[in-house]
Amino acid sequence: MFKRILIAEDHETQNISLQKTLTELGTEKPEYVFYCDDALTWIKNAVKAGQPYDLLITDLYFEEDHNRQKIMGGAELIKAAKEVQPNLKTLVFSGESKTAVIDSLFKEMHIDGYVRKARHDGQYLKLAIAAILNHKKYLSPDLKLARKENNSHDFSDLDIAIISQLVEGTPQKNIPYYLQENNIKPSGLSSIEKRLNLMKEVLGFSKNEQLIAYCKDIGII
Amino acid sequence: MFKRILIAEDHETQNISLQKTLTELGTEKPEYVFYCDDALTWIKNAVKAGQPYDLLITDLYFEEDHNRQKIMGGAELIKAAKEVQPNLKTLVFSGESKTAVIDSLFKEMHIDGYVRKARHDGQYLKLAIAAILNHKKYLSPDLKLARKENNSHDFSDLDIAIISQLVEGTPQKNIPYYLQENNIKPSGLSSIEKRLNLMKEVLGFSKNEQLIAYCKDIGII
DNA sequence: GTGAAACTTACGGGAAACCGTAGCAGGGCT
DNA sequence: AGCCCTGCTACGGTTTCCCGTAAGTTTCAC
Repeated sequence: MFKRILIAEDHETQNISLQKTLTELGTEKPEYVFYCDDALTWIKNAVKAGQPYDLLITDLYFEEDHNRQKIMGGAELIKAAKEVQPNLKTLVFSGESKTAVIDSLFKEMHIDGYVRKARHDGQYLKLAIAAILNHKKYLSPDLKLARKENNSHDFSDLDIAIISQLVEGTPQKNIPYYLQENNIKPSGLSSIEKRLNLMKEVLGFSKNEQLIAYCKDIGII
Repeated sequence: MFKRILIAEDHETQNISLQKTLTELGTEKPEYVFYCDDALTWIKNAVKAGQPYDLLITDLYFEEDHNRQKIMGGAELIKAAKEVQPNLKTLVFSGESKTAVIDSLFKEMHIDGYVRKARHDGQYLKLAIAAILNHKKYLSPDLKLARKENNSHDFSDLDIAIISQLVEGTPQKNIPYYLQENNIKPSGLSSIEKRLNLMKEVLGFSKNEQLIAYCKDIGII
């Protein structure tokens, strides 16, 4: 079992249960912090002291409070940590279920495991740690399923830019100016109309209001 | 301290840390389930056995899986539980932060406390239980803040009907027919326009799209 | 270089939404 | 009753949006 594990998780209760799970697995003193900046500091100090951590377990999203932080989320933390200690194993433990986000964690951040906060997260944490001990990657099984049922329209950057502008209150006819300023192509008014029509058609909507509500529901804005 | 507490929470790790918190507070054997239907069964059995629970701690949203459930969420569970045991104290522990949702829990379901899953949720759980022991209501402080900055328009039934119709895709000009059929007055097109304008003016919006997004955020639709 | 295809943009007619005004109905008051 | 006040509705002009068509641009193959 890993001897030195660091937990970065802002929710107090989640942090506690992570500690409990790890002690059950045989890590005598799992260490834990509630802020990303603290996590990085501890990792640096551990490297300096010649006793680096074996594993970092971190959440993805940390809530802001009065303590201003340089590092705002788990992805940034992992990036910074790997600069200090490239061989550090990393396990992400978060409620995020969007495949695009998780895929990029594996591909770009080279994380070793991802467990979604969900029904059987305790079991899966144990399996994940076992896998990582054997230098394998791990992804909790509830996500492998979720990946398939995704038959909805996948929104491009342009789509999201258009919808965001609508939600900001920009009149449709002014959106081309915004897109030009931000070097998003295409930027013609007709293209915007066409894009909106496409999205509404795929999803079976007739009005922008429906589209906005849908996007709010699935969380892309 | 409460002697008999039932936890309904589908996330394994959250469930574990709730148990731990409660034992620290002096409840010897907090009982726990992972499904709402089980929770109701246990409550019924406890009443029959003459040893009813003192407190129910429940999440709001439960994820569906292969076990088909009759009761899908915490709100329904509370309603069903109070029919069996009206004096049951209830504490909701969830990640939900929309004020409209939480307000309705207090007003309509008469819950005794709400703690949001967030940074200091462990502390707040303890405070909540202490308050409920004294027959007081409790709301975790991170939400009190959110509530004050809320100088918003309070939405009437008419407002919500109009917005709902927009989200359904009904063209504005057809909404009068819908309102007449449902005996909602006023129902004139001008009144609808006036009402939409008022809402947007109060909230500083210029377009329906903004209004829809706002209503989704605060959870009234 | 030429042409075809795909994509982007421009334009114009018609529908919907927006906005101010005026007319109408009901309630309360003298 | 007569009057005022309030709120609902109806109407017309302007703006925005919707949608089909046509013209321009880029890409790629031959």
